[in-house]
Amino acid sequence: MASQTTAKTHTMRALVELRKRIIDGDIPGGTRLFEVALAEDLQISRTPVREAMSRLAEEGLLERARSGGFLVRSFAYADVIDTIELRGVLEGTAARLAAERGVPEAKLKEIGAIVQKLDLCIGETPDDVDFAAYSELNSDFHEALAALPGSATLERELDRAKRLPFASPSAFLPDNTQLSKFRRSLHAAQDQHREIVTAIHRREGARAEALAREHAQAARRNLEYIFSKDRSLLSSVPGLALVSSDGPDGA
Amino acid sequence: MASQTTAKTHTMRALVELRKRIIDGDIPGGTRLFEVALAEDLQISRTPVREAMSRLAEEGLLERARSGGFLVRSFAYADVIDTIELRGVLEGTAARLAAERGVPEAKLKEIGAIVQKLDLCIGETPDDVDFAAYSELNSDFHEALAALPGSATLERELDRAKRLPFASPSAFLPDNTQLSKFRRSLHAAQDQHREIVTAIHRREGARAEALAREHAQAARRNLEYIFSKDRSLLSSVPGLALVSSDGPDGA
DNA sequence: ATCTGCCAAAATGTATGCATGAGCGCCAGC
DNA sequence: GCTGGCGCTCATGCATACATTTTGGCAGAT
Repeated sequence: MASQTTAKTHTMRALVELRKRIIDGDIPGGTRLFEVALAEDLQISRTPVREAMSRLAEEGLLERARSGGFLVRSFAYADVIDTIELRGVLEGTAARLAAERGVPEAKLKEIGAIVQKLDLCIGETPDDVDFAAYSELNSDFHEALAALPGSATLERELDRAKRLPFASPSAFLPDNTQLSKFRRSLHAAQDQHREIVTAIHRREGARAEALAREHAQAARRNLEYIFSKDRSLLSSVPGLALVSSDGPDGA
Repeated sequence: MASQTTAKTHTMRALVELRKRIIDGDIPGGTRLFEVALAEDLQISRTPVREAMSRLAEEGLLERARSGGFLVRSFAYADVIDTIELRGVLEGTAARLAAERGVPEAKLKEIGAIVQKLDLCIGETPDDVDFAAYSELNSDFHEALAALPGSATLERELDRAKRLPFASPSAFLPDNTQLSKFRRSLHAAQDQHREIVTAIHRREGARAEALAREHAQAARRNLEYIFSKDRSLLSSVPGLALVSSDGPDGA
């Protein structure tokens, strides 16, 4: 959960630095990364740069060009939607498997505790919303959910999806967003969180899956709503290169 | 579909060779790969070896060790089951999205043609089964299905799952298997293939998803049946290192 | 007997020089 | 003016020497 202490090796420094630049959107999607340029920039040799790029390709932030070299992966609006869809499906599967296979009571308590802490972040009044803390805990919830069935395969897939530059909901909100407007959504999300945990506890696999999926669909609808009101927001999402595609309403 | 013409660069040679060794099971899961040893073995320097290992990690065949270096990923029986489960879920999603979003008639014709060709591989009499051709076409079917909704995100995930060493059904069959015994299963699978295509054509998303999932579940049950009769088969699956886990009936 | 700490051997991390090949622009010919 | 080939340039592919870290064993103490 906590970030790793600043890595020692050049490779790690380069990895962290490059990842940051990509996620922050400093390097737009589609950009080709040149070993020499980056090496000079980071004051290291080409070797660790190459190594770092290779790892970023594993994470899915870069892709290998046909003729060698790496490109910053660019994501279209459709990719964002599809990724949310995919996460919903995968988390639904996690919920279903957890319900079907059963999980230790202790684990359910743990995840229940997270839900309770989430409640504290979205208090009674609109000004009472601690969005940063909510986001953090929300990640914890979804991570815990992914881990419930004890399937390394599933966890791996969900982990991958979570690393994409636009994975965090906050990536879509401009800095001046009136967060209080989302209070209603957050309360609704909390209701869903609770229902999912309850369904798993009752061993209702199909219901747990449907709920987890619906939870993701709600997030997708929220997103589509935001962009339907202001399409220009699309271009301001860090790390989201809308080079090759159109907005919400298709071609 | 066809294999790429033998790669020219040392990296590519190493990549292909290593991949082969892992998938064939020449290098058991959990084995640590040493750059120097492999470099000597392949008569090249450490650099391309490292590059090849990095790419294999992207493919999911290797994993990075904590202290650097790579390990051959080892898969337990549970991983196989979970992967089939995952593929079912993902293919179900592909089928659902295809039905929901609609696909060009031409694409459906294409996939229908594959199903027809599959019929030819499992003729009327038990001796009439061309298992190799069936496997190849079956892969084509599933690949085409994955591509139907036009979601690069989904295709990418399914592609990944397909590359695992045990992905091919034939990996589980010893060389002397009486293939004719599977004729009935193959016919049943064909019925499912047809139903899936029909459901997509009729735009019945939920049904298409359920069918595709059931198709995978059937494969899983077949597998469990095979191993329930002869647990020793587990250890003979190439690339499947059953080091850390137990058989079908759990811990 | 086991634990601890040190030391040596080996493996990975890094830098750098050279080789190779893809991409691009220039020039000549049509 | 357009097209096709030629060659230059620059980025990556590869090899190798050196630095650093990890690991496993051995010795001594508890």
